[in-house]
Amino acid sequence: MIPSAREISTRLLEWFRVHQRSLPWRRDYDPYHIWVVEIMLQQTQVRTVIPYYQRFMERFPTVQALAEASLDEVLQLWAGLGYYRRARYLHQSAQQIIAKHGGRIPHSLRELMALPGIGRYTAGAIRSIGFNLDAPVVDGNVIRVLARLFGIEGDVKQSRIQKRFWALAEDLIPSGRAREFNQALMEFGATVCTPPHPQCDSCPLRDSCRAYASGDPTQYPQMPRRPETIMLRDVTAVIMHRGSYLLVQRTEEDRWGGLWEFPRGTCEKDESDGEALVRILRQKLGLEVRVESHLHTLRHTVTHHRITLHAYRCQWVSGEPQTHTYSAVIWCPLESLADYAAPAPQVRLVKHLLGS
DNA sequence: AATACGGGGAG
DNA sequence: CTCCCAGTATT
Repeated sequence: MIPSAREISTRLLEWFRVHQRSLPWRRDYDPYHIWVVEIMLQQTQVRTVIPYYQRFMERFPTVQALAEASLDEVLQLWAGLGYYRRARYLHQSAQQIIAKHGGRIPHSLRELMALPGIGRYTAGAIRSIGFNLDAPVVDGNVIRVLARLFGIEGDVKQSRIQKRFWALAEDLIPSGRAREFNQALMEFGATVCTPPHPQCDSCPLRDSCRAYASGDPTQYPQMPRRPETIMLRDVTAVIMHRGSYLLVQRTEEDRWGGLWEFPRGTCEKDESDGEALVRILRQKLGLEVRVESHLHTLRHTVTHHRITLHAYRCQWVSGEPQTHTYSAVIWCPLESLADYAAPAPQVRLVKHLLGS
């Protein structure tokens, strides 16, 4: 039988009343708090976000504090969380909110979506969770729960299917209770109706779930095929000269934009690590170096690229570092390396250097 | 409609 | 290790 909207929302609200997690941003539902945490939660799980959120709010308790901070400091607090454009957008948005909205988070869909980094999902989350307006949200959890419950077939990325999810998410909202309901729907997806191994045994919606009736709920939703993984070999140069290490700041448009790291680049086909290092340091910094010894190997992933990063200790030979391919270049003492916002693999490398 | 953007968790 | 997951902006 087709479950009624009322039945679903009632059961989800009851489930949420009993099972909701206690989270820092659920204490007051301040729109500023909700905005920041929803940006952090884009593509990122709750458990990962919590410590970042707490540090962030300690340092930037208000929109004003965030707007007045330097981008460097915002990135420093964001370092390790990934998708660094989010931090830049958050910072820019804070300044726009001060300039155009008198320091208050706007509540209309139009004004929210005009802010950088806020799309339809985040606007809906701020409107519903922050302001308790009857606005729908559709994230990965919502898509999964609704696709299973209603047995929705077809690639979920298709705009036709997307429209169905948004319409359903809106229809299900019990009037005046979007704050609770949207959180219930998403948290239910994150903890019960999980991608693999859904907890159907304890599911309050099982009796009306099409996917459960089909015998294999994990067949829903139908995800698009992922692009093939590309393997890359990167090298990075740890250059110490007169007691300091050469650090470069990546440009804003670049990936890891605004973050600091040891100079690095990708090996070309049939190029040795040493050849690549010499080439990259010449091209990017105008430096001549001698490659001394292999220090460490790290593996990480960027979108569909799987990168093996080899770090080498290098000796400066000649040339003054040029900035043209970077935002900045500095010589940094070992004990200050940790003060610069850096991507996660770089942080691991620095830790390795400090430990050895 | 397709693609780029980082990192973490589970098995 | 390998596989899986996921909003926004840009093209």
